[in-house]
Amino acid sequence: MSVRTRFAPSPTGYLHVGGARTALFSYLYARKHGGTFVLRVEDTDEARNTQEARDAIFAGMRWLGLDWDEGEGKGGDYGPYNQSERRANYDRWFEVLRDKGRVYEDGGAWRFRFERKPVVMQDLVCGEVTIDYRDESNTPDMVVRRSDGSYVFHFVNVVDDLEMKISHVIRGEDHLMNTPKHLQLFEALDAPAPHYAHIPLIQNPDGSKMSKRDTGAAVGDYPRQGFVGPAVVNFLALLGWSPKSEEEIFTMDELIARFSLEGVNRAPARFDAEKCAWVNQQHLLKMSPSFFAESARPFVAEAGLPTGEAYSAVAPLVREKVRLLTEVPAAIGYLLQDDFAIDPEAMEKVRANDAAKDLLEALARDFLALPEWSVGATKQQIGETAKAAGAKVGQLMFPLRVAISGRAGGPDLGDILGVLGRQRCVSRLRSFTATLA
RNA sequence: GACCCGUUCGUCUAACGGUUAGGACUCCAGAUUUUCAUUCUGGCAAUAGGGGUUCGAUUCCCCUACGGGUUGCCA
Repeated sequence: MSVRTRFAPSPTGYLHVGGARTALFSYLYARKHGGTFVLRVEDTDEARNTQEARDAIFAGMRWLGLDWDEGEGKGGDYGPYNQSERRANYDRWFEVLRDKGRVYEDGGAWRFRFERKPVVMQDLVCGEVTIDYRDESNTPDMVVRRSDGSYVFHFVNVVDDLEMKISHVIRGEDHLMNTPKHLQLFEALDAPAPHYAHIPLIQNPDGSKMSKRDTGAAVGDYPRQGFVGPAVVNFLALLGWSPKSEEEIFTMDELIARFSLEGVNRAPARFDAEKCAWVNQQHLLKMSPSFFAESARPFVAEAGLPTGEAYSAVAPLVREKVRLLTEVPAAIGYLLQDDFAIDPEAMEKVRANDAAKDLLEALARDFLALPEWSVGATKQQIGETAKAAGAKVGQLMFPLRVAISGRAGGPDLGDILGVLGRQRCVSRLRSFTATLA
């Protein structure tokens, strides 16, 4: 019995983090067991479906690295994979229900007659759950075919899972109470039901339901906020699932190796943007310098900074300084162009240092006299210049940093001097000392 | 209202019925770093409440409270 899981979004809005996590768990489970991950589009609600939403869902999944094996753009043996194209399949199974007398007409619609009994389900996350269908007032026979001839979600969902030979349905907990309905349909259709696993929902930081418009809800917002796909996948996996160890940073392959439904929690988890940013930082730290530069390039370009050769050399210097890629332009601006602002607070500290002006002027002269310009040579010169003036190195370091970068923090000072080159360093020193009274 | 699921530091979580209840994010304090970041050390901080069962309960059972979900000819 091969494992086949599916993600079945309806294209009525962007990809939601809750949906993305459901897709992720389904994906991980399929990959873990050498199975197949199916993407089926539940586009039966013609009034609300949009092409933009379809595209956003596909784009979001690709960005997260959730590649599907069957469905949009991939084909497969159990298509079509859009519900809007499966009308004939539904008609066929509806006839089965009608032949068996399991449906009856009601006001032009057709209702499915539930068996009046306790329905027991063995949920892979929630355990055994029993819903009593003997109480008809709580569980009225459900409409499976509307008076306009279209079929409702419960019916098409079951028919599709049946025909597509889905072995494990991993979905949000909001579907838990739907499951007995689906089990009854499978039974009426004389088909074995898949295994079900209902995963808890994601909530806002305050515990309320996370829905559209809430911060962090749209997967499409993450790339432009400076997150990278593998980090968001990592963070989402940790929301409601635990590897039962103290490791936290994982690649997709590592998640696949460790994932199990037993590790999924029963309680809903709240979304924590701070931790998500931290996970992102950890992933940036694991990138190669060149891949980091590549990843940050669009943000730098958008900020109007040059992204040529100089950029490629400079970007790796700030890899350890940022949590989000959006922070990169501000972190390297002064390395790429001479026009940069000076942080008022840093300037204040320099002004408080009476020796700064003289030290910097001396350093500019000594820099010009250096036989060669290298990181080692500049560092050594800084020490010598300070010593000659009877000052400590620290008294010179900070003003120098502010003079050439305009800020209090940044990459190693020697590295900065190295990439800027002698001319730029000296001219920045001179224009800076000129502004000191 | 009814039905279902759930409840460990502020947040994400770990703990065969026996642990000083562990880790991570955040925050604070140190160390390192000329600075920031990184790294390291330390600190603050939790088993919702009440009953059982047990020699012993975060863990098993019941009640209450709280939270979430479902109660459509939406998906």
